[in-house]
Amino acid sequence: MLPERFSAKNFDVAHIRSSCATCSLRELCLPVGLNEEEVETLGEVIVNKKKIQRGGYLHRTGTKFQALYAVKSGFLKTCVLEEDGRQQVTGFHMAGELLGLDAISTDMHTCDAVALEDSEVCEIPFSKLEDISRTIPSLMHHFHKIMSREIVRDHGLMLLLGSMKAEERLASFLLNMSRRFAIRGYSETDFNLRMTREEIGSYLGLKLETVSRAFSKLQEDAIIAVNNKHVKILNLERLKLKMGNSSCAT
Amino acid sequence: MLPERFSAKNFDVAHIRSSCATCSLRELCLPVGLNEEEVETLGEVIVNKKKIQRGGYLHRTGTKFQALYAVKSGFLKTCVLEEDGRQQVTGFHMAGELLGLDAISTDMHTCDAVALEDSEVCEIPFSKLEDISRTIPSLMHHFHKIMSREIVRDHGLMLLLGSMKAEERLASFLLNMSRRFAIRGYSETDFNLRMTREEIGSYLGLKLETVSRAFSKLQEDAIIAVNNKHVKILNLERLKLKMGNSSCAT
DNA sequence: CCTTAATATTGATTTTAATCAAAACCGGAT
DNA sequence: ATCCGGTTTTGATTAAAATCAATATTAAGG
Repeated sequence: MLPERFSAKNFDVAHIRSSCATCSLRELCLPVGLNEEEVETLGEVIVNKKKIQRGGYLHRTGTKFQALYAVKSGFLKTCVLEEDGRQQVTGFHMAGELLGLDAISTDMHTCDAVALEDSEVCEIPFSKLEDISRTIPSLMHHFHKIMSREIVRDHGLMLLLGSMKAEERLASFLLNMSRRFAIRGYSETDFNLRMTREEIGSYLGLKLETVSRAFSKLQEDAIIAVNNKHVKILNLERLKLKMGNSSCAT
Repeated sequence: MLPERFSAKNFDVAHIRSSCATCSLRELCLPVGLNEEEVETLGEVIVNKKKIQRGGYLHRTGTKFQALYAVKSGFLKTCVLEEDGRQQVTGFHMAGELLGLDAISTDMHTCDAVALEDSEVCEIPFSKLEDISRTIPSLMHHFHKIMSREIVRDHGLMLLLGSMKAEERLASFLLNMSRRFAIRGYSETDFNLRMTREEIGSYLGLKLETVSRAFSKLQEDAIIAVNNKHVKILNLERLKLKMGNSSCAT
């Protein structure tokens, strides 16, 4: 039987192409064997606070892996630059989420991380991680394991994305955003997106006009209410159905 | 600047959705610190030989990770079953390549491995891997690292695939097959594919008719000569151009 | 060898999304 | 408030691939 991991219902499109977008520092460290106290230490003592202005870079592709980052406030995107200069968005990252694990296997960042609005992050320097590794030898190993798991998950998801239509992709995206806002304590059905239609399109493999049309279509069907960047989900169930349909069709 | 890893020229589409398809046992073990002799030991002594008939399963989704497999002869595909029962091909695996690393992060196989023709594999039981891990503690860690690297690579590739047209996808696929045949000592320009058009389509995110048409088109353009499963590449350079065009277009 | 089922090709049509183009809208700066 | 650049929406057209359908080819088994 199909394992849970590969059921479309259990996937969020936003995981696609993102690296550990939804993995909090706590989620990351507790399974390693760090206790609450140690996680606190990581979060409160070791960490350097950093501010990044809208449009500023947290890290650049190809630069050395020097730290993990926990987003404290704001909103960031990760993206890769293709050879022709176009950029492809690989993920969105909101407060409470972790960034930087993309570099864990190569020691080099594989994407740019750009602030979509003024943001604050906590930097956990690699040197500190190494210190912890000495006390908790399995830490880096565990990071690799987490990374593989996350990325295998993404991988499976992209398979599904491949067979989805524009509207279904957008539905998946919105549901993922919804879930992540909910986790962070915001409304599940009423939120502001910080990225442009173009960025959503890049992320989902669609053109901005197609994204816009998909928004309009979902609004027409009274599943959501859109006003520019503000989205209100009117019918969560039907939105989930939208997403599920694709892999059942054909 | 764009790192090598994200340049389309350095990618093979066949890496997409596959797990360590092109990573040989030797390639895998040498960087861990295993010397030639130890690799031989792995390959020659520890290993159980196994035969799988055409259509037979090497491993099933959701089953426990018990061994790595090195393909000795034959041809296999890996695939996941979607909830509606359709299967999605995630990779092809030829003699000399390694299988089973998909399970490394979860201890469960995340896909089925099916023989496309009668095949022989060498099984490296997990228990033996653990034995080696005791002598070489970094082994499993290293496997994780390899796995992350491979899969991050795939990940980047799928980004590219997303913006490719049918013909370009097929070109990438053929080039990858070509390269892998070459590595294993077969002709780079003249080979038999073992999979059906439908399987290629599933792998590339296209319908079988579209794959067939793309084959015909490449033949029309005198870039390849196709006869059913047999492919002869007439103009490698132009085939490479076909592939490169996509990410430069727009 | 012939039969049959699976596979592959090709054509016609429809669906989907990209592209081109114009207008409407919004947010920040003055 | 007004202007302006960037963003969003919507429409018309084109291009690509899916779908439907028919035929041709191949491989496997009797």
